[in-house]
Amino acid sequence: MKIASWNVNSIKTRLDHVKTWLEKNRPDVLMMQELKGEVFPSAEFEAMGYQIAYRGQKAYNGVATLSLHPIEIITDQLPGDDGDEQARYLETKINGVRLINIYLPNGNPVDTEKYPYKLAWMNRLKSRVQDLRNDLDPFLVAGDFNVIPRDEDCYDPKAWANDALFLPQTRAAYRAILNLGLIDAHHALHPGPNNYTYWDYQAGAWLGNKGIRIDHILLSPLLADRLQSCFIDREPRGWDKASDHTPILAILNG
DNA sequence: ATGGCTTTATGCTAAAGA
Repeated sequence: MKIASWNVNSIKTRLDHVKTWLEKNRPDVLMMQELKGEVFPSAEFEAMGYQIAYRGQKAYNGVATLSLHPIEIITDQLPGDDGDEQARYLETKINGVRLINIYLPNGNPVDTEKYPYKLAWMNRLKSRVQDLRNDLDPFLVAGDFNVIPRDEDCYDPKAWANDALFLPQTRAAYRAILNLGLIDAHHALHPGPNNYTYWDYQAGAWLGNKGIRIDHILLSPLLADRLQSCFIDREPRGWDKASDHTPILAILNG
């Protein structure tokens, strides 16, 4: 089972990129983030054999999960705050695997209400994972976490020291989720530096390889046992009018 | 870098992203 995640930064602008990439890679599942629209071009992907689940929102956020196999939608709302209307969460079940697609809040600037919202969101995610690990179902959490886990996951740790993606409280909240028993699929197989998934549009970040690793695939123990490979596909980041993120993929046995 | 791009919107400047 080939599973991918990609923050496309507007599905409307990136539609041709996504279609081209799907044709070349044909993943069983693609989880997308930052669709930036209320409507989703479902027919474009249905024509390619994909079934679609999505949660849209005008202008901001938005997540979608595409699958070659039947999709059961569990929920499009992260439990723990009924007043939260941001489209950042989509939980589905495909081929017996629960797939949690997330667009975790950025959190900047940290001296605004955005940062406590991020930390609260991470705590809600932790609670959800806590509930799920009692089930026997295998599950994974994938998407744009907006968390740089370690110094080695950014080109210049000092430049990120006070950023919401890298503050000690942010990394502690991320570790608290991992410590429930999840495995970072990419880190497990490729623990070295320079495994970036995002490069800023500004200041030649892509040409200078000044990136950060913030898109992750976290596996429950039963899925960690099935992990065959995990890699970041840098190719689409080099395309004309690219998203600032590039896809991450995991291949699971069975 | 109180932001050098990029995207969206009761749009032509402001807000958000990371």
